Amino acid sequence: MDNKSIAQLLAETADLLEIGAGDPFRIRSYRRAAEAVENSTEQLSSFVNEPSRLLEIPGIGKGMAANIQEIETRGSMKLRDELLITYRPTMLELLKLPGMGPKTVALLWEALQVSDVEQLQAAIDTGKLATLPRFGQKLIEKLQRGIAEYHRNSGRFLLDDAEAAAERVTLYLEQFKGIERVMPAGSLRRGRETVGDLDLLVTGPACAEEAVAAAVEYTAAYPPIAELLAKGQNKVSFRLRSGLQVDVRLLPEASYGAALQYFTGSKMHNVSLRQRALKRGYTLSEYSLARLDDGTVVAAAAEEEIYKALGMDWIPPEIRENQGELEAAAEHRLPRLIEQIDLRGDVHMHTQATDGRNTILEMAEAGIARGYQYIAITDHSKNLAMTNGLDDQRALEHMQRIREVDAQMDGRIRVLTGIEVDILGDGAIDLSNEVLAQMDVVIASVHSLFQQPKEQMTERLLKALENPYVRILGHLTGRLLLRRDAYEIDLTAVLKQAARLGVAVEHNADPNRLDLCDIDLRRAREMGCKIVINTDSHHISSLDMMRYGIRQLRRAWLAKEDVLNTRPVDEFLAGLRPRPLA
DNA sequence: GCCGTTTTCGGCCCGACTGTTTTCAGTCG
Repeated sequence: MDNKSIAQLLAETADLLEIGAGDPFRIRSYRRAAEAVENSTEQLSSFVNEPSRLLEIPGIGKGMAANIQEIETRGSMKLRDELLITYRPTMLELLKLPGMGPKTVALLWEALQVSDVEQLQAAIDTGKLATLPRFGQKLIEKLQRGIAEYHRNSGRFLLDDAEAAAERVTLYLEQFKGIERVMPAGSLRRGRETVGDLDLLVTGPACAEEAVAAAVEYTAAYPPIAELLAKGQNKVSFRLRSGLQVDVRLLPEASYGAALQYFTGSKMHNVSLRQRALKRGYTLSEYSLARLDDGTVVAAAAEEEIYKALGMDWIPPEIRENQGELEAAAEHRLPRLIEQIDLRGDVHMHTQATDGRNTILEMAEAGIARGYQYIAITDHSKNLAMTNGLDDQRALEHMQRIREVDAQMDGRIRVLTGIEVDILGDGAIDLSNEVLAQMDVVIASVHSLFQQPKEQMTERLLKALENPYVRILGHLTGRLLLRRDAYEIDLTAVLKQAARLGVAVEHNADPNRLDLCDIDLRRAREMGCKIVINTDSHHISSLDMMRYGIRQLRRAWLAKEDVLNTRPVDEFLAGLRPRPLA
């Protein structure tokens, strides 16, 4: 079992213990262990029979090592099984609703025998929920919004999970002689944050018509298959244990490009493209681009040929959403989308001083390993007490240590000083201007803002941006955009203010964001906002999440020149909002 | 349940804020 699955089972156990009002410290141990497992760079399954190596991981003791071994051998553990007899697995889903914590889940179960989202909806509809203590109109409205959101997202899988699954299937398929290319199509290729099911297109000599039967049999024998859904002449559909459906299509090389184009979508992009083909006297299908009059195939083996035959440049999959890309491709004015290699720095990360796992030095070395010319250390400020956030005094001391590490680096990488400050209830920043004035990178974040009355969110954001030392509005595309409707944030006003004041807006590289923000990022650029992309890493391994973020920027049509941290360090700093003169 | 010792058990990130309150429980980060 992979680390992520093990971590998930441990985290679930923690959730169940919490619903059962278990020892809070024991619960925390399970959460810590889950985090440690997920952050581990090594596959635990490879040395699960060497308890001493498991024990080396901080947060894993004797008991947890035994739990992990049990999970590895039989897919679950005793405590979890026992808890699942007492509580329903669907309660874990209930926990995902905003405003819903373990205490409330327990109360719903005791008072109303409500254990899943549908029953909760029923309890709201019949008015039973309102009879419970603490359930006023506002809380119920909040839950109602959460349920709607839940239904929108259920059934889809996160990009990184889908990508990992695709990589494993690909490795398996490529072992078959005569399979030469395996390419994910569909929303995964387009880089969407969530993926409904996985389309894998396979080609090579083994996929030729006369040979394909053996390759189909091999595909259907993929060991992790939980349920074989269909096995046809050149298509195999199955479901993995996670519930993810995978469709594998084995195609002759001659029509591979047409199939790739067709199955990549999006639907609207394809509809428009086919209309365009018709106007020019062609017909486009999943097999080929052919002339309408005599059926002669014009292009089929490669995507590039198809677009070219229609008078267009090849269109990157991330922007195939029928939002102007066809016109731009026909007029040869598609932007050259940003690539990971364009990035020179990551300017939002945490260390052991607050809630990060690594030291300043380790983060710097990790930055060098990823080819960066600069990073910024931006630990939390005091308002985020649970992270051991820095107050003025500690922030200054930390800044001094960052400078020392920077000097130590001897020019191999620049380590910028920084801080991630919180926006308080009145729009003020929780550290003094004297301290902020000394930092290279000041990111204002919205962590606490969501706990405040939604009527004042916009106003408070605007006020926070007025602080002359705030240089980046943090988590714009993380928390802010995704929750803007529920909190009635006037995004246009916020972006306008950021553009006017020269505050850069931050995109967080994170595969675990449901829903899309590409349109809003495009708007941010069009409104003249400077854009930075960061990982907000708390561990060196999460620096690699950048690749997801890059794909999200590509979906927003962003080119290298649209993103501030593609520039050399001096230009980057000069591109940030200028500090007021002392 | 983990850890670090004061080697056998006590400590383990906590503060802001909401919605319901009439003094606070629960959630969030």
